Amino acid sequence: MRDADMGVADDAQGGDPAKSSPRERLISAATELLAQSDGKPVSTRQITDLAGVTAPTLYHHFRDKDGLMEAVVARGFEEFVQREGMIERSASPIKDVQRLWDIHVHFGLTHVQLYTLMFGNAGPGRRPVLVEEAEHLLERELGRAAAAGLLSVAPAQAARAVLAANIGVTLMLLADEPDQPLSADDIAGLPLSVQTRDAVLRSVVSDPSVLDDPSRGTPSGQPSYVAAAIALNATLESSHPDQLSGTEMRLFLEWLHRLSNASGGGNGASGEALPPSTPGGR
Amino acid sequence: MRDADMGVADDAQGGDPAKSSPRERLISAATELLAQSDGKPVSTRQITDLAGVTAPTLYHHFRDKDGLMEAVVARGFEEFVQREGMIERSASPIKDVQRLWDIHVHFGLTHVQLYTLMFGNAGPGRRPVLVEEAEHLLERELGRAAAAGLLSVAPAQAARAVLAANIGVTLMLLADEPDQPLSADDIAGLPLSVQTRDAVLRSVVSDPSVLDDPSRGTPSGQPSYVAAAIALNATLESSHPDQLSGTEMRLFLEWLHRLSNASGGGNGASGEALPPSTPGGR
DNA sequence: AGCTCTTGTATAGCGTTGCTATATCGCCTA
DNA sequence: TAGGCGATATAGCAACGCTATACAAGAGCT
Repeated sequence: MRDADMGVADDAQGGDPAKSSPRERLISAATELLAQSDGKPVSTRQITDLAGVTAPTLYHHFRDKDGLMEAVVARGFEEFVQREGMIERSASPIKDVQRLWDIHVHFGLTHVQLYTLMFGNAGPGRRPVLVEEAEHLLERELGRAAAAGLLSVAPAQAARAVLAANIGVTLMLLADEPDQPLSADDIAGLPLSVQTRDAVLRSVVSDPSVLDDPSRGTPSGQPSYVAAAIALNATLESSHPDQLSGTEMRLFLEWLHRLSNASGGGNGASGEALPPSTPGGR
Repeated sequence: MRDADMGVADDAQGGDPAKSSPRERLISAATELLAQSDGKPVSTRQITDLAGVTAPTLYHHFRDKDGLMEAVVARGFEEFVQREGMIERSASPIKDVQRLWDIHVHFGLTHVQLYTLMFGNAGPGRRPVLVEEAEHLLERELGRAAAAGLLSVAPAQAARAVLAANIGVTLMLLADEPDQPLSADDIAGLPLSVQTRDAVLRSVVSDPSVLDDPSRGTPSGQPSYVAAAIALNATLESSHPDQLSGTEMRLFLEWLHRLSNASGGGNGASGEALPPSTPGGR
């Protein structure tokens, strides 16, 4: 066991670094260890050793290990939301909800262990703390939206729907994406996140045009090869598409695949590979 | 209810009742124990005791405890889907997707421990087996929908969005609802599930009127030819392309090039932008 | 037959886990 | 000074996932 760093409490909270309470040291120790040990579980002994306390101290302040983890998640999410600048609200509550969604995804992807741990222990009556927190924030913003007459359903109902989809998308991205570090701006570019976010949001908003992406205009601004695809499509459809040879199929498939992926998602992400050149014909 | 009491009991699984393989007994024992012990974890010793084998046998057939759990979940979900009558498809692929959604939610609510356990162990590279299974089923049905020209995005993309929301809703219901038994029909009545399901579905469908919500207009305003292109794409995907011949590819390219020039105007863009290797596909 | 290789199961036990029964320390109140 | 009380330490339990090793039975080969 290492006795090197007894003064563990290098807490960036800005309070009392040297002699913070054991409770605080336990939370920050768990946070730190959880962030370092990439994915794998962290034992209570590691936590208590790093915090400079012994085992019973943990169980005096928290009911059990899960209780400590809940506290860690709650604090982590709060700090995350605050640091991300969610206190200041924009003019549009809907945009704030969108930002809240992105923050949620970002938090999940940057706190994998914590995030999955919460939903792994979710039981019939055990609502994860993160759910409570996020639902509260969403309800607040959606309450503002409802007050402005922007919602078509009750704020609580809308919050549940948005949060459910938000969690699902986060978990999906978390399982899919390799362990690459991505910034907050990258989140707003993930097609799955943006697409699902606006889909659910559109279902609870009274006027869907609020969500329309200003950067990406009407679909009339399709790139030129869309027109070519249409022409080709029509040509092939007039004849028999089943009679294409295998090679033609393969190539056409790949080309169409890109096309449908690029234009179908409705993602207004910047730096897209598709130039918004206006087609002449059609 | 299966063979429970006896240590080495017969298995009604269909093949050899008297001497079913230890592997099978391990899976069914784990399934049963997991269903009985309401939410709390099940130890390997319990499983091996009930299965009538000793510890190393488990690790001979499965990599570790999670491996066994994955097998349990995979089998459970397969059986569930089959029993629910998902083999027969209706006339509308969209309706089948909706039914698949409901089945998913039903499975999650009736297999709490298994469901939460899967997502608790989900890491950066670890895709839960249930995700693979469900995504596969969804992709198949959505592929049919795309072939019928009903989708506005690629089937794979749509499947990911639907599945993400599906998982999120299931987890939310699972944490919220008390441990009451509810039938499959009850699932279709849960507002959160239905609302979110159709919201996401509406975002990937070319014609939202397919879903039973005439009040909302078409926000996406997707041009019809994009749906046609995706439909053609999905149709071609069902067949298997042969080997790639350079001559034919070049011929096909030139053909495509002419067509794009004739109808659209953007000329050379499609020609050189097509490497023969597919980067992301499987 | 004899031999080895593979597959499957059992014996016994290692190291670690979450957690606790009990005791001690220090502080506040009276 | 005594007593209560919250907080921390000492020591250790029972259970956990997992494994090193050995034994048993069949398959294939010489």
